[in-house]
Order: sequence, then C-alpha cells, then structure tokens
Amino acid sequence: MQMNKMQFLTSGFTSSEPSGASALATKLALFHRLSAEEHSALQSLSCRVRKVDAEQVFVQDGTSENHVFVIIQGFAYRYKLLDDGRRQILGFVLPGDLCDTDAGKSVRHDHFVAAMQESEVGMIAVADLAALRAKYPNINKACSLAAMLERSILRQWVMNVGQRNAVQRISHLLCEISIRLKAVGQENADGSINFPLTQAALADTMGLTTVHVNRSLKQLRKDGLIALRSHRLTILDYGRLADLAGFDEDYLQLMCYPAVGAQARNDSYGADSKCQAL
Amino acid sequence: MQMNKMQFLTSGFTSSEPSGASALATKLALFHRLSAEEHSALQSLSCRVRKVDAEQVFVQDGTSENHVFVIIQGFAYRYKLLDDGRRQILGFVLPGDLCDTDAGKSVRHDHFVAAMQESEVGMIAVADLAALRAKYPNINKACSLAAMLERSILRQWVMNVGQRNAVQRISHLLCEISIRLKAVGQENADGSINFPLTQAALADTMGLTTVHVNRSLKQLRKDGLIALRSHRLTILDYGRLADLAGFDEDYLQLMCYPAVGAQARNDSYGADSKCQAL
DNA sequence: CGAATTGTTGATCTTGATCAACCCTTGTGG
DNA sequence: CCACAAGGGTTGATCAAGATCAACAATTCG
Repeated sequence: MQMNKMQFLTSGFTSSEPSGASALATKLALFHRLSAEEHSALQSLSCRVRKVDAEQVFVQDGTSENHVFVIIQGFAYRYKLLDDGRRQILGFVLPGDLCDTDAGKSVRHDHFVAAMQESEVGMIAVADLAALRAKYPNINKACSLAAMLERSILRQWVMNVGQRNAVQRISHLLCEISIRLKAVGQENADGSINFPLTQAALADTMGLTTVHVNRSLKQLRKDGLIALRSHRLTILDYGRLADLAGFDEDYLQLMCYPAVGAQARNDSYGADSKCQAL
Repeated sequence: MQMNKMQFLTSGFTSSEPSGASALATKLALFHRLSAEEHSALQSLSCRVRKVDAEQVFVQDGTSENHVFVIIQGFAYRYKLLDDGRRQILGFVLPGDLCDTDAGKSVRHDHFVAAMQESEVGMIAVADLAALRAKYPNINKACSLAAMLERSILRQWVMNVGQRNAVQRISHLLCEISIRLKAVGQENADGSINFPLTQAALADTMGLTTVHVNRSLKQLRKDGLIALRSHRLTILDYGRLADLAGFDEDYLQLMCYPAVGAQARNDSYGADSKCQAL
C-alpha cells in the first residue's frame, strides 16, 4: 500500500469544552483508584477540543509536541512509513485513549498519528499533565498503567504478525478492537461496532496485501464468524473466532485495578466496581 | 521452534551487593537528569543480586511478582508461547535494563522472561521503587521514558516483522542489538559484541524458520556485512547493513535528555554530557 | 450522473516453510 | 585421550501461503 496524499492540520479549534478532560478522567479511573480530589483535578485540566477530518494527521513523525492528545470520539491510528511508501499501522487509538501519555517532557515522535474517520481530540499541555502526575500518585500510576497496556498490546501485535497466518491475524485484530470498543461503551444496539478500516488499512496493519485480506475476510464470512460491510462489524460467533485467532483477552485486563480489601467503593470515583476489560 | 524443556528458578541468591542499584542508577541517569539526592537514593535502593543460568526463566507468565528485575550483566529475553509450542521472542533485556519498570503495583505478567546466557539480575521490591518514583519526580520521569523506549522498540519490531523480508529483518535486529550493547559499554576490544542468540532464537524473534535464518545469515556473510561465529558478532560494514535494513537509530535516542539551557553540568549526575543512544 | 475509492476475482510468481539429511562443535564420561 | 551424544549449524528438494499483476464490479460521494 502506498501513501499518496495525506492531508495535514488545518488548525481548526472549537472552543474549550469539558469533554476531553472528562474522557481522560474516566479512562484513567479504570486503571487505578482515584481520590475525589484527583478526579476533580483531572476534570479541571484545561483541554482544548479539536475536530479532525478522516485521514488527517495530527501527530507528525520527527516533530515534538507540547500537547498530549486524548481521543474523545472517533478512531485514530498510529503508523510508520517506509522509504518506498509502504505503511505499517502500529496501533489504534480509541475513545478515551491517550497519545504519548508518559511524556513528562516533549519527546520527538517516531511515528505518525492520524484519524481513521472524523474524530474529536482533546489537547492537554504536556506540562499540565506532568504537574498532575507529579502531584497525584494515583494519576501517575494510572498513566503508567495505560502506557503498560499499550506495550502489552504491541507485544500481542508482534506475536500476531510473527506467528499467525492471515486469517488468524485478522481474527485476532477483530477481537481486540471489538473488546476495546465495547469496554468504552462504543457498541451499537444491534451488537455491531463501528469499524472504519478499509481493507487496505487492514492489510497495512497485518503485514498483508489487500488482495489477501479480501480473501481472508471472505473466508471468515463464509464460515459464519463475522459480518462486515460499510464499516460495521458484527462478530457472529465470538467463541469460535477467538479460538481460531488464539485470542485471549487477558492481556487487555490491565485496566482492572484490584479490589482494595473491604474498603467501601464510594470513597473514590472508580467507574464501575466491576473489573472491566479496557 | 518448539519449546521442550525449560528450567525454572532454583532460587539461588548471592548476598546483597551494590551493583544492581548502581546499574539502575546509571541507566536511569541516561533518560533524565537526576539530582545528587535522587542519585544517591537510587544507589541505596535495596537490591538482591541473583545469578541465573542460561535458559532459566525468571519471570513467569500469569504470575505476579513483587519485584522488578534489573539486568546487571548478561542477556535476557521476553517471549510468549503459542498453544502448539511455537515461541515468539518479544524483546531483549540488556545490562542496565529493567523488567516492568512501570508497575507501580504488582501486575500479572503476560509473557515470560528468561536468560539467554548465564546472567546476573538484581531484584528490587516493587514497593521500594514505587516509593522512590512517588518521591522523586526525575526518577519517575526517567522510568516513564525507559518504558517509552521499550514501546518505541516494539513498534520497530512490528514494522520489522510486518514489512521487511528475512535478510532485512535480521539486519535490523543486528543493528539494534549492536547499538544498544555498545551504548552501555558492552563492546569487545576488537569491535565485536556478545551475541548469544542461536539461529533458532533468531528465527523465533523474526517470525522465520531456522533454515531460512541460516540462509539469510549466509547471504549477509557472503556480502561482507557481518562476521558471526560462536556467539560473537562483528558488523563489518555498518553503513551498508543499516541501509539494507532501513535502520535508523533515532528511535533509540530517547535516552538522550535535552540540554537544559546554560545550566552547569556538574549540578547533577547525568552520565556523559553528550547525547547518547541507549 | 460520473469520478474516485473501495472491494472482488483470476492467473501466475516468489518468498519463505517444510521435510530430511548430514556435518561440525562442544562437552562428558570411560 | 578417545568415543559418543547432543545441540546447533548447513544444505538440498519440494511445497504452500501469500505476493504480484491485471481486470473489473460495487459503493460512495460530490
């Protein structure tokens, strides 16, 4: 897959809204118990909201950024380019996810991040987040754990591309995305999910060609495992699909902070009391 | 590659020595400027040193650990297993590197870590390191950056396995290991490095078969790019090798903290003042 | 409606897998 | 010191998953 044209930032900000900081707070609360004070500190983080178009790049390779991005809604992806134009997709950034959390300082990006569909991202000053992390240990730990989850997912991807065949790779990815989206409530009433990847994007994710992705999807449909059309994915038989893919959702469970003894639940803002996958 | 037999911990501790904490301090200092106080706090971290045999597993999948490990000397690797016994190597842990830095709490491991050759590892209580991170912002940042480097390397690996052919993948890995080892002073007088991977391990790293690894190495030797025998690697033509692999060492430069204005250098313990790759 | 993007299919080719020997080195015990 | 075993490395022959090339169909969108 060649990357031909790619739009760049046209700098269109909408005015300051609370939703960015709020999405962040909700997400971090899944990783580690936060005190009421910490929660409200997060809520009051100044966060500019920006709309980005589909295929718009908002983190540039080689640049360094004074902001951390939170995806408020939509679907973004990280990628690298090879000299000859081939693209490797390195991860997906879903609602509530952060780009480059753990930068306590500005760091040179080694990859791009672009929106897969029209999305809303929140921008938080690196210094602001760093200050919060320095002051509030639980926020700091939650950020570290979020970064750890990202590594955990990356390891699965290496496993995926290194050891599995085309059908398994694709199945594995579908399972991952499905679980991650559902965990943040992004599920449609009919059980389907928003799946904005073209077959070309899938190919660049899995290290395959579009032709082969097409044939593999055909196979998955024929076997009654999935329904996928016009960017809507329904997993028809999760059990068989996960089995085929060798998918074990445990690696996504980092967000589940352990029960803290008999301590009452309402002393903190920790989303549901139930242990929840990402 | 099948994993047949694999030795497990026989719990042999040698008595407490300073070298573990010291290796850690030196490494972290490369990521972020540390104050004298922070540096000595690291030095006085209690750290038990343990010898591990070649092929001995010291971090178990599915378990959680109260310790963070520092490799003092030797060579370790992370890996996952598939049901059918296939192994995917997910990263190498070199002298000074940490396993699972960012666990502010005990976390369930999603992979194994084993020694590739006889090694020495230091064990630091998770709680101790967490306390230091909470107290000293620069230590905290350095740990976050170390974790970030690990992600950065993982992204390169996905790129590698997803987009490059056998010869390129192997070349890329050789470049990575070479730079990382040399950056921590692990270079022999003749310019060679310790390279304890068997061809089978290389295969499990790159998602190839041993046969194909063997043929690719033959190619690299024939082209005068490397010399490799009895676990000693010499890169004969780094320029051509890196070029062939599409290797750009920038992604390893996270350790290089930026110059902090005109501030004098000797107010902190920051290894060399020169920007140094990992 | 027409252009562009995305998806689908067939034919053929290539990289790397698989299977099967065999060699070389290293280490061990008699 | 030699014999032998075992692990690792090397080579050849054959096979298959996935790549490449080339059309063309179906959607989407202005």
